[in-house]
Amino acid sequence: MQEFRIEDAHEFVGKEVTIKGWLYNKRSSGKIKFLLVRDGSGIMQCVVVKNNISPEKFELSEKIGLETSLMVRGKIKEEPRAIGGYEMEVIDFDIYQPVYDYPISKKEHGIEFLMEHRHLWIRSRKQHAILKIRHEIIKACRDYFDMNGYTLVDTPIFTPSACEGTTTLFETKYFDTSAYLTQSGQLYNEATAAAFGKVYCFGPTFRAEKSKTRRHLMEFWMVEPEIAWADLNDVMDVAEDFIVFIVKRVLENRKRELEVLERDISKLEKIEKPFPRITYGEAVEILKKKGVDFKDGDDFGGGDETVISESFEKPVMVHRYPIDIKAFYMQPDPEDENLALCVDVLAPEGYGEIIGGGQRIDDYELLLKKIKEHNLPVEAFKWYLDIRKYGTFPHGGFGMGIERCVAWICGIRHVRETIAFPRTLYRIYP
RNA sequence: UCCUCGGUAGCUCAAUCGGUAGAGCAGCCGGCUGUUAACCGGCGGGUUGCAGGUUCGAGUCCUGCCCGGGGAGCCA
Repeated sequence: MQEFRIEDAHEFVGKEVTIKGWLYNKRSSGKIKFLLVRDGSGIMQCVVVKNNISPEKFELSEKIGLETSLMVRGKIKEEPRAIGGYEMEVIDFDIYQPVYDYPISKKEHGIEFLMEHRHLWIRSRKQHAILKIRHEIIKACRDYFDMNGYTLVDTPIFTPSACEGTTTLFETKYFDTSAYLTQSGQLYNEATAAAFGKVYCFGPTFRAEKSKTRRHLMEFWMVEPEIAWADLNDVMDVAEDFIVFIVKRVLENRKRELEVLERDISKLEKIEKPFPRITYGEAVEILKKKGVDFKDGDDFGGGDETVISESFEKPVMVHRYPIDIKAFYMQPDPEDENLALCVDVLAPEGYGEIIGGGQRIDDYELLLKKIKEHNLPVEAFKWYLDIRKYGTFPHGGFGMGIERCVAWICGIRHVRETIAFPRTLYRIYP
């Protein structure tokens, strides 16, 4: 069966086809009606003229409401006045299910109402565009690592202990004991990197922090490469190359969606190598120069990140944070033991941290000491210490939060629109 | 967890000092052969989040609770 999809309309000019889809919008002008039908791939203006169709069907076309599911048969022609540049002269149509009371109207809605109807909201044009771009970004992530010698090794969702002791975990029953939902695949990636050299994992991660900002979700997706024999500079090189690749891909393949979102494409076109690389100390200088009240040695807050990133047109890599504010596995800088060999990548336009990573401790004794200093249970990290016991190796990697990356590339304010069904602090429906 | 703002028609909002709850859109009826969130005319539509309290009288003031938005901390 040859399927017709609206996005392929240009191949069907002059031909008779059938669209299976949903009524997206309709306009009427007496004896001529414009049905805007969407099929998931695009929107087609279907023109129903009174004299060209049975009187019953003409009357029916007046009555059906938005999101009625239907099959429309007609001939495709070029038409500059229609969105997409093509329209269909309708010969006949059949209703699969008539709808008269679709809750989302063409006019404005509040965010609470839209989130309550998220399962329907994703049908609308902007949400559709965002999720198409999300797909493109995810595909680009996979392609980048697949093409560069990385092996995808999935890490577990159920974990026996915290990867990073500080943050809150979602606890769940695991038969007679309890388990936690993963916060990161990194520690497991370090084990698989010793088996495969270059690896990545890609999956959902869960944080039970009661965060309630436009940059936070309880459940979010993260892609995490881990590279054997890499130092901090190697990690930064990969992160930079990776981001450039993703942005280029979206610009190549999703221009139409970016237009729907009214994204300023010129800002994305500037994303090229090299990215600025500054130390934590230099970032603090920027804050102080701009009059931000900042205590040296603290971690950056969301507002601080915005101020720093707004000083650059490209993503900025901030490296060598004070080791005290970072996770236990961070390799100290040999030139200053108080600094960690880590990097955060801050997206431009105030989108904040999209990547966090660095070089991991590869010395057994030092790692053991750090685990104890952070009051973590040594027993639970026995397997992790084994990686340093049996053929240890310098290594590093990073994690990129998909939702923040999508929000930045799409130019939308809040991460909740970058995933089909966001899990936010006070909403787990639908 | 803390700070802050809000909850009124299906939706988005208004309602002066505490004094008869109102508009746009959607819906319904009618008109229009090129509309672009189409347009024009007409019509219906309310447990003011919940429970108490103050008052002659509460959408409005007070107390508690519920739900949500924005932010902080923490983080991707």
